[in-house]
Amino acid sequence: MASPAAAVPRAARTPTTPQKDDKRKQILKAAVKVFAEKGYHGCRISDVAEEAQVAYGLVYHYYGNKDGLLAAVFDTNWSVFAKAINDVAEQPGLTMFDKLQQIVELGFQAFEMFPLVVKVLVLEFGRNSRLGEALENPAVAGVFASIARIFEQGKKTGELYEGIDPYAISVLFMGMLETAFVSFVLTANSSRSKVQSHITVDNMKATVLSMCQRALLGAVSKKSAAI
Amino acid sequence: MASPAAAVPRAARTPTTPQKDDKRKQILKAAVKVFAEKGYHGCRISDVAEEAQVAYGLVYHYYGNKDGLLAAVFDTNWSVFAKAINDVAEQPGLTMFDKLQQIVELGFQAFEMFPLVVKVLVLEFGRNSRLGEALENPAVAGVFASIARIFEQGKKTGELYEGIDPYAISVLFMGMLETAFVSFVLTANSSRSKVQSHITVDNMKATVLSMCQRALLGAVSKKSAAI
DNA sequence: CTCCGTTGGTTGACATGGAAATCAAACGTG
DNA sequence: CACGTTTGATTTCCATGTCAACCAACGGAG
Repeated sequence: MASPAAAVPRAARTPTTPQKDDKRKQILKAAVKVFAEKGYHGCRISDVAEEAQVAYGLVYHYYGNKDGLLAAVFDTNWSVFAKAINDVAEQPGLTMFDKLQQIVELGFQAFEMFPLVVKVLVLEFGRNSRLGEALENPAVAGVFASIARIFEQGKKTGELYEGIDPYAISVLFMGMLETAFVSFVLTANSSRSKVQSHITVDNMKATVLSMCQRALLGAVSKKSAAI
Repeated sequence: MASPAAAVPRAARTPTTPQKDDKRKQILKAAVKVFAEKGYHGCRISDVAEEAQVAYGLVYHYYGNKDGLLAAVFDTNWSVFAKAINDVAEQPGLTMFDKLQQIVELGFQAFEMFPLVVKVLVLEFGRNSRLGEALENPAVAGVFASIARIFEQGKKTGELYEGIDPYAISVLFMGMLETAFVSFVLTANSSRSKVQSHITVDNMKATVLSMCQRALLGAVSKKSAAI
């Protein structure tokens, strides 16, 4: 418990070896990388084991089977976003637009810091028609609920245009974000690279925010809209 | 050559058997259904053959391999959308919003008429990181180019807000549409059913259009914006 | 007019390869 | 020594893709 770091055999640590001797986490991390690079269906468990520098069987020991591994990858990483988004949604004293802005910021930050994680979440999970059924997954549904609550707030305060459905718009909002990431993820791995002609990440972010501002905001002053 | 239809043995035709003796098309049609129901990776060629009421080997005879089948499904169906969208983009005398509206209409019509086709195109193709690489596919790129051209028109005529990038917004626009379909497709097969709480197809369509109108339109009159 | 060989579409049992999952043994730590 | 961790060769399974035979129409020869 209280053992100092020295308890771990130093000789075993090469610069390329992760410091953690927690192989469970190593596998999870390797899975993200391998799934991102070759796709869930395109990779073998042995690829993950190799990447994690771990025996084949250990993957099964910890995660049961391939689906279990993907599920673990998802749960572990998504829960972070879910919590962050939920926190934003609940935060008092902010307007609808403030919150949306923070969420967009959150998403793009995550994408720049952990592009592989975002790639796996978006590509391997967002569309895998079976396995969790996406929207049926409580963790996913929770995020949608949070977003929807933000738009409902906007509707109450008049910040959201009349005639826009809070639920429908929450789906579209998430879709915009998701597609933005997919467009980068599918064309290059570098987060600063270009899509199509000349779209940069910053450019995309600005456009998303502009959309939110122009598309949604009624003529209500920020003060009265804050909750 | 000039032989009448009577040449075909009538007895072989049962009411449940498709009239076409063109098994090639039968296979394509069956593939759409099977891919939509079980997913590309989740189904076997034998499933397709069975659905098409055709021998296993015939699928290979016509389409070479499983990937070839998916590619054929995509090409066949996507080309229809591609052409329609391109036509809208080129049509003279319409404002940017007119064109966007037509495209939205087009998409929702397609979804209501051929939900399975849309499901396959969106789910199995949109995210399959290998296989055509989506955005790299010329047929897909062509549609994006058409959409981008519409937004560029808007930029020229001032119909599109200043500071919104035509290319970035074209990605987001497509993403909104795609997500709208995905949200229906993942939750139910009936196009009239509800998602989340109470979102209907009509509701979603209205919201998308509203977004376009509010988010994009500058203060330019329609007349001057038409091209 | 009938018969048979040819051709193209069609069949489905089978061989193949490859990946998932198992499991019994080795390890090492307390 | 005992128990949790780790190993990786072995087993199991099954979907893909192959292939040799089948059939139905046609046309030319007898």
